[in-house]
This record gives sequence, C-alpha cells and structure tokens, in this order.
Amino acid sequence: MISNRQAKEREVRKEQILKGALKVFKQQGIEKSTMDEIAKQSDFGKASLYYYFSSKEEIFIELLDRGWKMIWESIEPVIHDRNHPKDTFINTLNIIGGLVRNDPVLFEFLFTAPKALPANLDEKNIEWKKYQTKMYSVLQSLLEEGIAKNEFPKMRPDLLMRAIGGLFHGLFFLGNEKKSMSRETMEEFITTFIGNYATS
Amino acid sequence: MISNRQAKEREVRKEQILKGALKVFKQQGIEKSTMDEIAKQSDFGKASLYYYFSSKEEIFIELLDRGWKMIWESIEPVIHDRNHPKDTFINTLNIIGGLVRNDPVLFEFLFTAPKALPANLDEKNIEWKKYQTKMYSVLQSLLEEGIAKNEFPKMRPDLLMRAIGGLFHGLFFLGNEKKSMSRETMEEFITTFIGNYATS
DNA sequence: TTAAAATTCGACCCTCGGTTCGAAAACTAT
DNA sequence: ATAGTTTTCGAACCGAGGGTCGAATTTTAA
Repeated sequence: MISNRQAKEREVRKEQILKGALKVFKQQGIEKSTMDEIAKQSDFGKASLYYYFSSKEEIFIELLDRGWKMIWESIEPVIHDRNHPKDTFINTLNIIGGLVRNDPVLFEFLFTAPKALPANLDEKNIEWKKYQTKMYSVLQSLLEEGIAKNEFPKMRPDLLMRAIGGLFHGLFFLGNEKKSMSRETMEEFITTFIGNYATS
Repeated sequence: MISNRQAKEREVRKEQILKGALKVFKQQGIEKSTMDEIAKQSDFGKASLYYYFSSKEEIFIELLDRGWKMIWESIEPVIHDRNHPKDTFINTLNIIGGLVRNDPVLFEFLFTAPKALPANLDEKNIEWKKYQTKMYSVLQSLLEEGIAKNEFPKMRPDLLMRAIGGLFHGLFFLGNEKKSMSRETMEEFITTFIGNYATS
C-alpha cells in the first residue's frame, strides 16, 4: 500500500535524480553522463537509481517527457489563435524564450538530446515526441497561414521554419557567453529578421 | 627509407580510413563510432588502424584539421576584401554553402564534432581550431564594418553573428530532408533575413 | 512491538570497445 | 635468393560503465 505522502516523497526523489542527471549532462554532455556520476550528483547509491528508473535511458526519456509536456502546456493557451498568425507565432516564441531563460540547461537538453538518443522509434519514448511534433506542426501551420496573409515573406514554409528554428537556437545556445538573451533583444531579432511585411 | 610512391600510397590509405570514419559518423554519430566499425567500413583490420593513427581521437582530429583548413583556404581569397562588407560576407557564406552542398556529411561533422570532442584545450587539437577561430573573427569583423556602414541592421555584432550562424545551420542541417539547399534559395534567405539596408 | 513493505547500497558481474602484442605476409633493394 | 623494411591483423588485454543481487536498514501499519 502506498500512502499519498509516500507517493509524493517518491516523486521528490525522482526529481532529485532527474536534477542530478541534468547536472551531469551540463558538465559532460549526454553521451558521457555515467550512472556513477548521476548517483553522486543526486546523492544516491548507484544501485538505488535502479529502484526509481529501469535504465539510464529511461532517466533521460523521462526528462524529455516532462520537459516537452511542460513546453506544450505553456504554449497551448496561446497557440490556437489563428486570427493573427504572425502575432501568435511571435507570442509563442516569446513564451518559449521565457522558459529557456528560466532554465537554459534543461532546454539545451530538450533541444539537443533528441538527436543524441538511440532512435528507438518502436517503444515508449514516443510520449515526448508527440508534444514535439504537435508543436512543430502548429508552428509551421502558423507560418503557412502567415505567408498566405503576407505577414511573412513568401518562402517555403518548411524552410522558413528551419531558418527560424536555427536562428532561435543560435541566439540562445551558440557562443560561450552565459548571459541569457533578454526578451527585448530576442523580439528585436525575430522581427528584424522576419521583416515587417505587415503589422497588426 | 620511404620512397615517394610509398608515401603517396600511405596517404591514400589514410584517406580511406578517414572516409570510413566519416561513413560511420554519418550512421552512428560521433560518440557511437567504434573502431571496429571504422575498420569494417574502411576495409582494414582494426589493429591496422593503429598503424596509421595513434588513437581513435586522432582520426577525428585529423578530419577536423583537414576540413577546417580546406574551408579556410576556400574563403581566404575572398574574405579580405573590406570595401563592401555585406557583399564580402554574403560571398563567403555562398562559398561555404557550396562546400557544404558538395559534401554535407563532412560539414555536418565539421560543425558538430567540436562540441562533442573532449575539450583537450592543451594539446594538439589546436590546429583546426586556429582556422575556425580565424574564420569566425573575420566574419564578425565584416559584420562590424557592415553595421557601421549601415549595410546590416544595427545590432550587437556578436549576436548577429550567432543568429546568422544559427540560420545557416538551420537551413542546411535541420529537418529530415536530404535534398540540398540550392545556392539561389540560400541567397534568397540570407538577403531576406538580413534585410536590404543598403545595396551595393 | 513487530511483521511486512519500502528503500538503500556495497559488492559483484559482464559486455563492449579502445588499445597493444607478436607474429605472419607483402614488398623493396641488393 | 635474401635480408631488411613496411604493412597487416587475429588474438588477447584491460578498464569503464551499465546493470543485478541480496542483505541490511528504515518506514509503515496493525
């Protein structure tokens, strides 16, 4: 029997481990993150980690699941407004920018790990991918509609998407500087680069 | 005594190995590239690899060295023209774009590996870094001069650099599509995104 | 108080992968 | 032919790191 409080404590311990894993990721990168190190950082014995997670991979998948779910839930209330695609698009980027600013390491992980993880398309690591896919497809459809309304430059939406994605990533994660990108600077870049094809 | 022809054959074999390593990198990513697999792909016994390279790391460092040197030598003739910073900048991007188009896998490696490699700041893996640094600093100074001449939007050059770097990377390497970015499309993106602050 | 359940972890196991050894094969020069 | 020299690689070595086991400790519930 698991009391309510027990469940909560258990959850806390899981989070402690996840936090530790993220710390190791920050220092070592995902490939070189060892269970020993995660154990040390989260202050458990290595064997104990396996009481909470069934494998090393599961730890990172759980980080992805929680992270992408969080992103989706943050943008969901805004993203469905289709009246002003460009505004909606920029709002969404701003929301994500805020999240990133709040926990850069987590987001570097969220945006990086997918490429690094063993592509187990089959099994469970689909959860986070669902959210990721949803987000990208909504963003892209916003671009399409925005292009149709001349709010964006006339370009292939998928390419435009890639370009803006790259730009975003570059602004936040490239370079050595630790100082985080302010909302103002980010907006300035986005609007400058996307151009003022229409204002709303 | 090593005859001239012997030296050449040896060089050919080294290249064969490097090519194999790149093939493995393409399929597995750098971290999961094993010596066994590189041996298989380049058609040598694993032990033979160590006759040509002293370690796995050295193989990848050599790829970086040769690659970045090649980039630098390709842009060098163009990049020092300071009369029209924006033109020079775009020319340079075009040259690099051409190279990327020519061997996307190699360039994905060149732009990716630096983050993945164990940061041995101390020793030899400085060779390629020299070229990389030179390239970035020249590009950035072009941006600075361009901004001064109002050929680029007035923004912090380092940020502008990051943004354009990200944009470039996004265009060429993000997404699943294998079709390579045409020169025209790329130019269109660059000019659209950078804006027409001045023409020359 | 005490038996069952939940939690912790030291010690161990085992595979994978980088590296080394040593001897055989291929090639060169005389 | 023959004595070097260069090249090749099967087999073995070894350490790192993911994962397991079983016993000890702590917590819970009656």
